[in-house]
Amino acid sequence: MPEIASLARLYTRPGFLLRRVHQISASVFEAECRDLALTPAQFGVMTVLNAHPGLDQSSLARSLGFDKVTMLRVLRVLEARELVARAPAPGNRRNLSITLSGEGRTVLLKAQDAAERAYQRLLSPLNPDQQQQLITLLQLLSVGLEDQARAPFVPQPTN
Amino acid sequence: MPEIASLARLYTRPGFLLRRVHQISASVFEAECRDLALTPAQFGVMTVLNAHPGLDQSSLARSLGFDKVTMLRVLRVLEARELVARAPAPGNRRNLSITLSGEGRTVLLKAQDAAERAYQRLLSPLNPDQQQQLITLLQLLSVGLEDQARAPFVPQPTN
DNA sequence: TGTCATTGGTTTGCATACTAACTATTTTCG
DNA sequence: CGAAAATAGTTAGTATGCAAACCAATGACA
Repeated sequence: MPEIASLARLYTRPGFLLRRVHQISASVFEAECRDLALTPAQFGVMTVLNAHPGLDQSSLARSLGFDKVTMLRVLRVLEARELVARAPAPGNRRNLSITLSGEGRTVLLKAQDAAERAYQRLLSPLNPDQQQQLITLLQLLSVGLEDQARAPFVPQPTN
Repeated sequence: MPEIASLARLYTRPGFLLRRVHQISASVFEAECRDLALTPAQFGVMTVLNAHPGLDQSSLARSLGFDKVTMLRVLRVLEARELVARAPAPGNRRNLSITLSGEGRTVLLKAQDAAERAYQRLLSPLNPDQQQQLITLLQLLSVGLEDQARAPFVPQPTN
């Protein structure tokens, strides 16, 4: 009779732990951002747009490792809230040029403090060495497994 | 003029990295499971059910840190595929008793190998020390931040 | 014992993360 | 140049992860 592994195996699998910690991370971020009502995805999009105004949807998606359908939907929500604008790109009839609105910049500015607090709270169970270790390990994984991802991640220049 | 942090900050935030690595983790798992067409969530549910047949939906949700609506939906998909059965619990008219079907057990058995391969592939960019570090750090976070989570995680006994 | 709070399951609705398929545009290259 | 391949954006559909609200059943306890 072949065996089925115990629950202990499941609970220590990296995939299981990653799901759980990511889930908590989103929860902490949204709690810190509750006044602004921003999700981590929306914050990411606005941060990239601040650094690279006028980027098109597909480049924006790649700059965050989102797929293009998700990107479209995040943008439509932000557009409905008038935090970003989508306009035809000059000189290319198939691209849309996305920009932060004035209010978008204001909201992003406030969201930064919230993101910083979320970041501190998320790492609070770890000592400074461990915090650095975690970042390093996650970076090793995201870089090393880039070709296994379904949505490509192509970082934009960080100035 | 207040400053807005550069993109580099975003790219090194743990929340950003966790999202990306979790995304890749799910991708790797589903790729290894493509014949069985199982998601990580479905695999988790079936693994708990194998260890604790007859569990009710809410306990099942807590045993994985899912919220109850997500649990309901995962179960309905598994039920439609006849991998699990939902029946009124004896002696309690408000609980449903969930069990793995024979086919469910067969599929779970095969899925274990796939999960093991996914696990290996996911950690392949790390050396053995780093692999252990990652697991340890993620466990510290999930335990230390348990009270920040929206969906409670109450592990079932692991036999 | 009877009331009240809690819990289990459900529906609806929103946000992320995908696949597949489609149109329109742009690029590539023979 | 012109046909074929690649790309940008979209729609529709599936799955996870939530909140809010609801009903029925159960538990607590005054």
